[in-house]
Amino acid sequence: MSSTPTNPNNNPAAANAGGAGGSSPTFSPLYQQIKALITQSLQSGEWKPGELIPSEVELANRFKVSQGTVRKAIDELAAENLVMRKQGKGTFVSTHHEARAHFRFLRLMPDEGVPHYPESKFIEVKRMRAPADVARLLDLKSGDAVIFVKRVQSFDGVPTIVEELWLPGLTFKGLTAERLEEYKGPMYGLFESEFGTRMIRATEKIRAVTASEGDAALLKIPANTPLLASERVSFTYGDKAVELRRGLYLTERHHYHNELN
Amino acid sequence: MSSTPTNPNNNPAAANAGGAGGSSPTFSPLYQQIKALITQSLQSGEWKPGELIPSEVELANRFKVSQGTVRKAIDELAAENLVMRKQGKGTFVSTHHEARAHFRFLRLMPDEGVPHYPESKFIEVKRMRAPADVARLLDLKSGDAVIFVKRVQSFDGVPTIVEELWLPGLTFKGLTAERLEEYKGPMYGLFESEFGTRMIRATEKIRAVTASEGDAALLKIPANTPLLASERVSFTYGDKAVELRRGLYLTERHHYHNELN
DNA sequence: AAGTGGTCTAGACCACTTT
DNA sequence: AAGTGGTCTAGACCACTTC
Repeated sequence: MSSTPTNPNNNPAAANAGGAGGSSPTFSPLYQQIKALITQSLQSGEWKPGELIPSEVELANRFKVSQGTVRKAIDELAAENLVMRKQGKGTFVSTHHEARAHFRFLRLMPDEGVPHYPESKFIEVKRMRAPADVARLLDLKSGDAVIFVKRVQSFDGVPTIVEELWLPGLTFKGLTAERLEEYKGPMYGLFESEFGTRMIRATEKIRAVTASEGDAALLKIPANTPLLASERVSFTYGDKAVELRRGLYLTERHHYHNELN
Repeated sequence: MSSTPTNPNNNPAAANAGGAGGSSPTFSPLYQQIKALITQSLQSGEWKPGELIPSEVELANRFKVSQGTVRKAIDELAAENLVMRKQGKGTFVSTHHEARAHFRFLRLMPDEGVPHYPESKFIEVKRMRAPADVARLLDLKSGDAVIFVKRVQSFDGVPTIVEELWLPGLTFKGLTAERLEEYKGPMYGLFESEFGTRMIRATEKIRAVTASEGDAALLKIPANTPLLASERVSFTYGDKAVELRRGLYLTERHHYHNELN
């Protein structure tokens, strides 16, 4: 193909995939550019959660690179849990509608027995203006519209988690208490299906606190019981913060599990 | 090279690297076998922490495989933090004697300012027989010799962590209070240098508790202050448990930080 | 200039799934 | 049989470090 046999890498994408017009000094490996292009298609919804994406060969042809380069791009996307590979079948867009995804962000495990997803009881759902601290964490302006949710979660009928959520009003326009209550399973499934917003990573800060009178009543425990307090900020594509969640966990029959590598 | 041009993969290691003698049905990819061989050399101390391991080309020649196969093996070892790659220089055996390694297992971060390593004050160091629960977690027999350590750690002079450690007596034979006290920096550095034992991963269970009278005195806080309780089991090569650590963290000016991916 | 890891290609074959 | 991801090879060139 190439007229210069000493240059088997004719790399057509490298010259333009950045899309900056040629004067950009932004160098990055081809496979990173391919990864970015695939991520764009995931974000735009060209391939929806749970669906099959084009095969490696097909993508290689589309982007005019070798299959190996596409492979390396998809390898990283799979490591980041954006896609899942299944040998013989293809590569699928990750979805929250899967048992294995349910405990990716909820790390509270029972001391005994197998983990299962808790039942929710909603205490409050309302629209409000973002307080300063919430606005800062969600990258909004103080006073911007947010949706506030408060709920209690129970394992086997035992109230164990009380949490408050703040969601950007713009992203989750139309979210109502009814919608939340009728929906079975993790909230992230609802966000993904109904609002086209997938959580792809989160940061969490954990502390120990004691239960206030109000929280104690909700969890049906004595006031001043020690609780684990988690503040979690979840991000969607483009590192955009789209959820702030403050949870209190009763850790008498459960614990927060972590793997350190 | 090969007399059969349709079979460029002459894969000599695949036939014997399992070492089982031919009747073993244990198939695994070549790069996994290479990875296991490299791990053995790390474990045996052929290449010590901080040292340079042979180059990819050299390892490829040694194992009679292609450089790409060695690369894939080392890629995984680097992902597991067993080795570190440095472009232009080579691949190094990971070590705990590095600032970036100090916070791999200690996830307690200051609410404000940059993290730095705490100072230790040892309360107690003694040999004892393993209680049942400790023995179970360390994969020992109840009554086996263990070394017990209790210490308080402070950030900027503020007592923040009180922790108890149990170590298998056999692995850490000769560990004394003097040795611990004179050693500067993370204990894992001492374990690595003096006892040839490197921690490579850990599992952690976290709960909220309230301070006992004794712990409160050590941390100079009121009794019943909420504390974060961590139980951590650390593993060395071959998934062998070699440390049980139970820590109590004061989370008034610090928090446990976690990234969820 | 020489050596190292990092990227990219082209092509073969294997393991697994579906038709 | 055909299609998919998974492994392996061989060879080229690039980016970075050291001599």
